[in-house]
Amino acid sequence: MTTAKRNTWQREAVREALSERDDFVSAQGLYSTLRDGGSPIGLATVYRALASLAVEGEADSLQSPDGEALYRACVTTGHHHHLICRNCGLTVEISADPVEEWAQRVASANGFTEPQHVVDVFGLCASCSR
Amino acid sequence: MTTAKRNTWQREAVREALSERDDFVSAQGLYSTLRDGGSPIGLATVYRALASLAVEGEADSLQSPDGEALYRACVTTGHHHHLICRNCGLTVEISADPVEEWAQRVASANGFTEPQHVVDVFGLCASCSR
DNA sequence: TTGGTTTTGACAATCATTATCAATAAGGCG
DNA sequence: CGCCTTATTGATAATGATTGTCAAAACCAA
Repeated sequence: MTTAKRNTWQREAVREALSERDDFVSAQGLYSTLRDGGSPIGLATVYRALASLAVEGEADSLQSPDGEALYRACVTTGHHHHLICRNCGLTVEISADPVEEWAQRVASANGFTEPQHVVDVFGLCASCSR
Repeated sequence: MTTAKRNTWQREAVREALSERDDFVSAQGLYSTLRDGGSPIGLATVYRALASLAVEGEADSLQSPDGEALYRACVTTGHHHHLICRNCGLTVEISADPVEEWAQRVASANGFTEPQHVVDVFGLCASCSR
């Protein structure tokens, strides 16, 4: 009773459409892109594929300020966070090993399990700072 | 011709209800609290008051992992973060000095200025874990 | 090919949030 | 103190993203 995962062109289409973009995209946006490209994929399927990719670590997800879920193909394997320019939207992936440890430690110190953390740094990038 | 803003008991009620909790609350949650406390305030008003407080810098806001907007009164004295149970809402204040330093360092290392950070840990508290 | 399961997709259902808009009340002024 | 202008309220409709439903289609091992 291992989780039988199947390969479908839909999942592959989502994975590919995601890697073709190097910025964050919403599920709705990816859906539109795919549809415009002639794919007859369904909206619910895009949501499911993205959620699944995020769980598997192939995609990153974060919440935009207005509450929309945004996804991006994960360049680096492993867990990491983001440094986002609040003016131009430039996004840099950053590793946060000290923060990972800290989150784990502080969670279990308080009896919490299954910690997830929201760690993102917003600022002005070099060019927008001028 | 500064923005003609009026003082209403509704706005004050929201501000007060917010400061009485020093954890994060959703607009819906605050609305329920106020209603349970006997206030006949309207839902839309709570949303508007919270948004306005956030703009004025009297409240901070963040997005929970499931896309809900959470608010807390902006405490000018001391900067701290939260460990939040995503099942029962229990909130524990945590200090995050190592994270503060890390955020500063990683931002400037990438040429970013004026860093702000969103650092919150969600998990299941001891009693909800089982 | 076939059978058992997983996955899909059209659409309904949810849920938080925002827009609408008539009714209300705040604040300045005489 | 009353009046007038206008910001604000609040019941409700509308919006928009996301998730649930479930029959039909696709996948894959045998």
